Amino acid sequence: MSAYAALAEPHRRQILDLLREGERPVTELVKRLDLSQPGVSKHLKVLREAGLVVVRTEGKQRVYALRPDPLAEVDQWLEPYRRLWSSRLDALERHLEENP
Amino acid sequence: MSAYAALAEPHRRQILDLLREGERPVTELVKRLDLSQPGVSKHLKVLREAGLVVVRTEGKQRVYALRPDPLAEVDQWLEPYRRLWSSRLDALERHLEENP
DNA sequence: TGCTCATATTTCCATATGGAAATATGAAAT
DNA sequence: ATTTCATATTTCCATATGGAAATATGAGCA
Repeated sequence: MSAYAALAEPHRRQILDLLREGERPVTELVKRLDLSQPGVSKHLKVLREAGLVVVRTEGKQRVYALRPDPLAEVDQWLEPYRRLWSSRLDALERHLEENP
Repeated sequence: MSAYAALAEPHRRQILDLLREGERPVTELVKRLDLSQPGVSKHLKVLREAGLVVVRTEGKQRVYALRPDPLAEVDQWLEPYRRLWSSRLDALERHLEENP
C-alpha cells in the first residue's frame, strides 16, 4: 500500500503520531488509541507494508518504531502546492500565471 | 471525504497536478488522464466534496480549478515529521530524544 | 423543436476496507 | 509441560471503492 493510502485512515495517522514520541510496544498503542488490540494490529500491518513502521521483538513484546522515509514522497508531492496557500495573494498569483 | 483520503487515489493526485497548471474543462482532463469520462467525473466529485477543487460553468463546459486550502492541513500534519528525514542523523537524533 | 456536445449520474460488478469477536501463535514464567 | 502475557491472524459482516457501460441532464445551436 502507498504511503498516501496508509495516511487515509485517521487511526493510522494517530499511530504514527504516537510513534513520533519514540518506539512503543503494541500494548501501549492499544491503551492510547480507543481501538481494539486486533484493530491496532491490523493497522500496524498496513503501516508495516507501507514501510512506515518497523518492528523489533523484545522479549514478549513487539516494539514498533517510526520509519518516516515514505513520508518524504508525500512531502515532495506536496511541495509545489505549498506556495499556493502560503500567502493571501494566492488567487491573484494563480490568475496572473494563467493569464500572462 | 478528508483531503488525506482524497489523495489516496493516484488518478486524483494526477488531476490535482494537472489543475496546478491552471483551470481546465473536463474534456481536457479526460484527454490527459487515460481514464474514461465517467471515471474522471467521479473523481472530480470526490475532489469537490473534499474541497480540493471548485467548478464553474462556462457555456457548455464545466471548468475545474484547484483549491489547495485543504492540503494545508496535510502539510501541517506532516510538519513535525519533516525533520525526521531531513538529515542523515535522524536515527541518532531520535535515539537521543528518547534517551535523554 | 430537435440535435449535439459536454458532463454527470446510475447501474453493475469485483474487490478492498474497517471493526468486532474468536482463535492462533510464540515467548517467558511457573 | 502448563499457564500466561503479548500480539497476530482469521472470520464475519456491513460498507466503500474504482472501473466499465449505459443512461440522463443541460446548455447552446441548427
